[in-house]
Amino acid sequence: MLDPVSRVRRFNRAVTSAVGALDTSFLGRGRPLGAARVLNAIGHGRSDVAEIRDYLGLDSGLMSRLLRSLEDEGLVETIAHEDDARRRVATLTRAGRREFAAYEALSNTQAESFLAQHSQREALLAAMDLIASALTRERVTLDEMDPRSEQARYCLGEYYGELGRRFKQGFDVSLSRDPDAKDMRRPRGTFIVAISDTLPIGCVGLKGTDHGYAEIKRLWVAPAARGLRLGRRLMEMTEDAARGLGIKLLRLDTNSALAEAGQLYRRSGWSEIPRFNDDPYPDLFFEKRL
Amino acid sequence: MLDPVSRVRRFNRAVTSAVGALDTSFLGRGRPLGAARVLNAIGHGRSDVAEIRDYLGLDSGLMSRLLRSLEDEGLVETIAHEDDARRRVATLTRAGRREFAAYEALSNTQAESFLAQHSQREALLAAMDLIASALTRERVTLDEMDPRSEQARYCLGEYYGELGRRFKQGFDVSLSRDPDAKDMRRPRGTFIVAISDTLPIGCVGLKGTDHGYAEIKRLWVAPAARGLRLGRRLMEMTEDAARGLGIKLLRLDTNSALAEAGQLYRRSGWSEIPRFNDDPYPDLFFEKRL
DNA sequence: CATGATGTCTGACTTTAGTCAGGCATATTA
DNA sequence: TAATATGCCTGACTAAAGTCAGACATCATG
Repeated sequence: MLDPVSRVRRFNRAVTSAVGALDTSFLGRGRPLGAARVLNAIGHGRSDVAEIRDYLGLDSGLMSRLLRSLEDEGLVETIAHEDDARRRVATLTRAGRREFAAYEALSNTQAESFLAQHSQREALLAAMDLIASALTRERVTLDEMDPRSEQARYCLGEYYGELGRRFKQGFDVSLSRDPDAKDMRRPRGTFIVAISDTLPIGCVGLKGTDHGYAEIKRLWVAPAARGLRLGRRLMEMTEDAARGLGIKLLRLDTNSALAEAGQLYRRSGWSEIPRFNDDPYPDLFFEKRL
Repeated sequence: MLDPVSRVRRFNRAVTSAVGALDTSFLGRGRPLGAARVLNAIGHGRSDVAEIRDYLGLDSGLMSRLLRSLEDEGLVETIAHEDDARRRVATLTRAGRREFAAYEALSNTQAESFLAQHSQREALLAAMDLIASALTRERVTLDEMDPRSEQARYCLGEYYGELGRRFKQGFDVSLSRDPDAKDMRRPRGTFIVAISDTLPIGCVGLKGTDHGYAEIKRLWVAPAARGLRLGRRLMEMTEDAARGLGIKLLRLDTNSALAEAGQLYRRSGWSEIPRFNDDPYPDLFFEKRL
């Protein structure tokens, strides 16, 4: 009753019946679940037939028939792939987009009414983020992005917010060195965002300098995604990118209040060096030769 | 991407595929999911056919056929109900128990491997408890129990632990008045435990005294279950029980560090009174006339 | 350009899930 | 005790999901 395994299983049971309810709500639109799922997959931007089949785990025969039924309803059109005419690409027609919007509205209403029923909103959302990240951690993708992109800016906002909470003296971006986006774009550097099923859950910047080294900046992992070794993955990918850019020496600064970060650096081949800038926040400095 | 509704929906997607994986793992035992579910329902102690049907949401014809197929496999036996020969009671045969144990092992392994993959075990479990409680809150049952039962003792242990954390001076049961179990049994009093799908998530004691009143003691709601108005439900049920026992006056003591509790009492018709005992921990005293 | 590989489609299935109308035995009630 | 209700069962269906073999067009390669 009280051991960890029972708690996980209780969660599974609770969630199974909730998921079942969501599925049946999708049946209200007068088409079987299989067809609804295909329609929604297309609506969410999966257009390659093989990709959809793979995502939904369908047999190719079944997939083909479901697509046909959606075509007969006038919701979907399929055309041959540009580069390879054997592959097919599915898109929604105008009617298909309307129908997809109706499913979206259903899902949104369901999610809203779930939230409306519970007073512990923030705690609940944080718990959901944590579990969703844990469940999808194999499917976390690390993508290079522009540091000015929406996802990158979201990560940076969360990062600054967290520094503000963890530093005794608070944190003011303007006091720290300017997070110059230009230096975190190829070919001078790069910016990497970890995405778990559309939600950004971590980031790191590689910032080129003119001093013979590049800096690692703004390593952040969402609280919900800690414990998944995401920091390590982000660092490894950044180092690989740096090598690819011909960078030979990396440096970074951090603060001893961020204990996890310091540990991560020490464990992955970084060595402490004397202060190399006059930024007011950091009190720990590292470097790594590639 | 970042609004609450999207976060809920991301959670739904993550969990849907996890649940699907559990379902398919159940197919490995060579029988359809429907039959496996019935077998497991019986294994978990649901014996009345109507109860199982209701729990699994099955049509009576389908239910009957699934039972037949399990009988044909030699896993289940059904007999007429003692009190009403129209109703049927299903039990597992020896082979059925073996098969049920195999399903249990599958579920346990799945849960264990999920836990083993994640370093944030406690946070993850707490998040799962929270969500499971939120999802099943309509199905929380309040049961009168012996205060010495396993479930009651678990609640009390959690309750004392929490007092220890929230009181500046800590909390030592032995210093407080003895939680005499005898006085929390009928006809002198009672003890109520809130159970959400096998997990105890709250409790309250009604303790008879010889001073013309009864006391409410040990009101506790698990952190994972807060915000569901469970405290109120527990108090209401206790007051009903007290009325049933002919009790006219209720008293309770609490500590101002437990702000939620004080609020709950004030909002539900209790009035503050002067100290009526010399227990070292409480500093707030209430009474309510029934 | 022949050969084999790949991606999709169709036809011909099977299995699973679910529905509905009665039937039968047993209980309840007027 | 006759009428009615209840609980479970069977037969006869339908719908949905899933499987498999082979057809066909297209692509990659020696």
